[in-house]
Amino acid sequence: MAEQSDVEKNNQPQDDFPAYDAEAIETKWQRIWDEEGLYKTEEDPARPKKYVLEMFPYPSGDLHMGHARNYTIGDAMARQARMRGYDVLHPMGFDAFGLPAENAAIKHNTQPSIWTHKNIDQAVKTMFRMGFAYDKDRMFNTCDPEYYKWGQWIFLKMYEKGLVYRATSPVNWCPNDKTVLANEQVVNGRCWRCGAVPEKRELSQWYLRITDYAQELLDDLDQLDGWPERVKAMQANWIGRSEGAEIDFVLADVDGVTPTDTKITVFTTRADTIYGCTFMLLPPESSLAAELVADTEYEAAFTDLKEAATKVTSIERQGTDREKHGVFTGRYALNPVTGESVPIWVSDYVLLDYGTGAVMGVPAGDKRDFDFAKKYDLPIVPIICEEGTDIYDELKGVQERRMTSVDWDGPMDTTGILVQSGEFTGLRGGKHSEAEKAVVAFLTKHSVGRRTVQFRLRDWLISRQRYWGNPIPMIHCDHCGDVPVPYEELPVKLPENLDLSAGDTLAECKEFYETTCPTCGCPAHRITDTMDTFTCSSWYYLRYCDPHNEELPFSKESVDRWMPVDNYIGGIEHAILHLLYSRFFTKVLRDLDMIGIDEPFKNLLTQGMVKDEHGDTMSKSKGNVVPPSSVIEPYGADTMRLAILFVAPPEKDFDWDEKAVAGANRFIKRAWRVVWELAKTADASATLDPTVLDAASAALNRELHALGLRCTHEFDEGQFNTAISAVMELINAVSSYLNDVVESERSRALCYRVASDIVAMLAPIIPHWAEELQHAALHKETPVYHEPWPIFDEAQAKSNTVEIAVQIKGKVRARIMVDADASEDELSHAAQQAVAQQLEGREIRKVIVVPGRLVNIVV
RNA sequence: GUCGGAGUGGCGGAAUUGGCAGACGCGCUAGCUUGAGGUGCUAGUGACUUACUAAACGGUCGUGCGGGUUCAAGUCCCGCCUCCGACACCA
Repeated sequence: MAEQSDVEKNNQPQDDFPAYDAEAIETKWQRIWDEEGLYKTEEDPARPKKYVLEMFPYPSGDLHMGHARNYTIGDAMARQARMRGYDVLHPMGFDAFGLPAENAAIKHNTQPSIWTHKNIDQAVKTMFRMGFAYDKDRMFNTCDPEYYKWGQWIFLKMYEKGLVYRATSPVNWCPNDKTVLANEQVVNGRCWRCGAVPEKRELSQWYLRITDYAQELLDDLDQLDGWPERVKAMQANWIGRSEGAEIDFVLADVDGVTPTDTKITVFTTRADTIYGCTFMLLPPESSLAAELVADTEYEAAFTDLKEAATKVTSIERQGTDREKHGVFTGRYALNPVTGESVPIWVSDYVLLDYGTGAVMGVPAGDKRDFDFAKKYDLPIVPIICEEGTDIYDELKGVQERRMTSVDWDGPMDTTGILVQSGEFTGLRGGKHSEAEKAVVAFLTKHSVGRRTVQFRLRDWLISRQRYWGNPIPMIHCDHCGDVPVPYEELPVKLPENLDLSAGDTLAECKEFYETTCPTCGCPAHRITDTMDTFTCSSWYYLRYCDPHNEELPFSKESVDRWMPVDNYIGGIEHAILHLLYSRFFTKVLRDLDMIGIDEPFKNLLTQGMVKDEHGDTMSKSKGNVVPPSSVIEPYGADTMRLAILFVAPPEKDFDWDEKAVAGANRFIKRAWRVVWELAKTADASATLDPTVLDAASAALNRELHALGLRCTHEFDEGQFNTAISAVMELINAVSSYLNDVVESERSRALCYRVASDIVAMLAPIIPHWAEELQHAALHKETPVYHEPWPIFDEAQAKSNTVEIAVQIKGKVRARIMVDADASEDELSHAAQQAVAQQLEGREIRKVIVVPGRLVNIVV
């Protein structure tokens, strides 16, 4: 006898319906959907819009599990939205510029475009095989000149607005990737891409003025109710708003007493502690510090410190309590409030590019200053302490300020009541305290300081010294300086014939950089830097609204229709980089009157990571990658989709588990049989009257509505795991019904309704399975994508009897069945009867009745 | 250090927002189906305790720890602990 396949054996003669053959079903429907253009955006203005978007991938190879999870979540959302009656935009594309393509091209002696397109083709195939409902007419790659042309166009608009500038300053240079990095791209002191430790280099670079929008980027986080707290907190941290004051100290002459004309302004959030200032600090990179020590006995020590500081890498700066180093400059500054003269020191814990680049040292109010004062034997003046402490009692009446020195070892409070602080003594100090406000008022009145706000956010460095990116559309002319490329000459196209393996760069490519000045006509050269790839991904979601526009990046009409993105789904790794940059671009384009919204992404879902079975991240180097094909081939795309959505809530990490996949496949097969079984007795033409159903059918009808409501609600919340579990419960209920009720006694109308609703509820999750049953078992004509989401009825979900718990002092003692609409008195009475024995001899003090849930008797 | 998130069975995770903790699934146990394995189907599955063995009924405990509010707490309040993540000498 010939070997039987599993499929044949599992469906012994008793089954009179086809076996579930995932591969056959899936490839069939994928072909039909594609031929019919089923997922083309409908653009039906009569229906409300929904824009569902998954962060587009960088095509560095085939898709991995993280992508599969990301896109499955988005696909389920988009499909359900369509069934709920929305006009849905659900596009996909590729973030195609970037260094990996360039590195691969060098290694394999090819062109980045060839490598990139090969990967894109593979990724598109996998997406197709997963059954994602993308509008393929809107698909684009950012390396296509038709796209990057508009990136250049936006750059020029920003330039006109004064949001683009070139500056020479110390920047992060990645020695491995041979290009500069933006601040946001130095993650944990390392290059975000390759992990190398960046060097500081003094270079002339192009910047976007994101800091102009710092306050708005911070304020508008409050509008983003649909974003995770975590992401908003990270952005707020990154923007780093700090309210404080600038205080002008005056440089003293070499005698240390006589004021000069030079002002040194410090920034502090703790102006209230000014009476405790016993020194001033400048960073090693400070040019003023260099001037002060020039040709003095202090110069040598200063130079040593400066050199040591430049050698410290960003990674070494991470240490929590790194040793502080300092040198005295030999000069003094005058405290504008006390009139005292304090020594000016240089130390490596002061940052040149934060605040004013100068700090007042208050060892009694700041841990770092305290450590520094102890190390270099500088005076410490207690100026703030908590009431009730010994030091407070000792100092509260002191008039003459008491300078203590290294032996001062008492408690260092950073909040409390001011002491030894002149007219401010006795006020409560701290950040935003009354004392701080009083001191700032004093400074303002005497014009020696002012209220100010500092941000940690720096301007966005966008120039990259690499080939495979969007060229910066600027020309440098020796006579006219930097001149924008005229709009009609866009795009500035990347040349495609560089021999990267031989070390060719744009900076050496004459045919690219040789040009003439658009202003004076003289020979000039193009800027050979390309833009950070994050500029490409900062507006792609707008281009999807109008992807074929040849006049503009997008029409206002189209973005007004579709924006903002209603559901944006992607990894947490973009919490700062991509999401902050995109918010910035949106605000700029709004100010250019190109869009009418302040924020691009209404709801953000940061999906969790897929890790291996031990909880380790999957990576090629660890050899623990589970490719999507390893699930699709044996089980099919639907099993893959269901497993991904069921195993954990979308935002949580999960560990890959082969068992869970097998379980998902088992459920699909079980649901398949159940629907076919129902279909046998189903009658589409019979009307379903819930009031005439027999007990078993009525119970099933109730379950259908109760679970259907729950499933719908969970879909709305994006909680697919619980949405699926509701359908699983329904399948269980149907199984019981099929077991308990013989075929001739089943309600034919109900069987049809239940089968139809199960197919509809699972359609967003396992669309091929649903499509096959929709046609083959239910004999419907319309694609399941166009099937209206079923309507469930609260009234029909209610039972006329309910089980309620009877508690005595909060502990469950009995359960009773009662009429659903029983009055509180009836419930109370029934409950007391049910536990009469246990109540014997006890006095009932109170009875709490929660209708439909429980009765609690207090004795 | 600052900010954010989270701690629930053997495991992944539920719990309509103060109302029966552990839905659903995985795993496991037993039985049926099968020549056998798998699949499928049925039942059981938080811990402890309980009659002479065994079990049922019952009882007690149980959502990181310690207090509190309440008729009632996984959920609210106060104080801790642990883990994860982001930023980090930001004045």
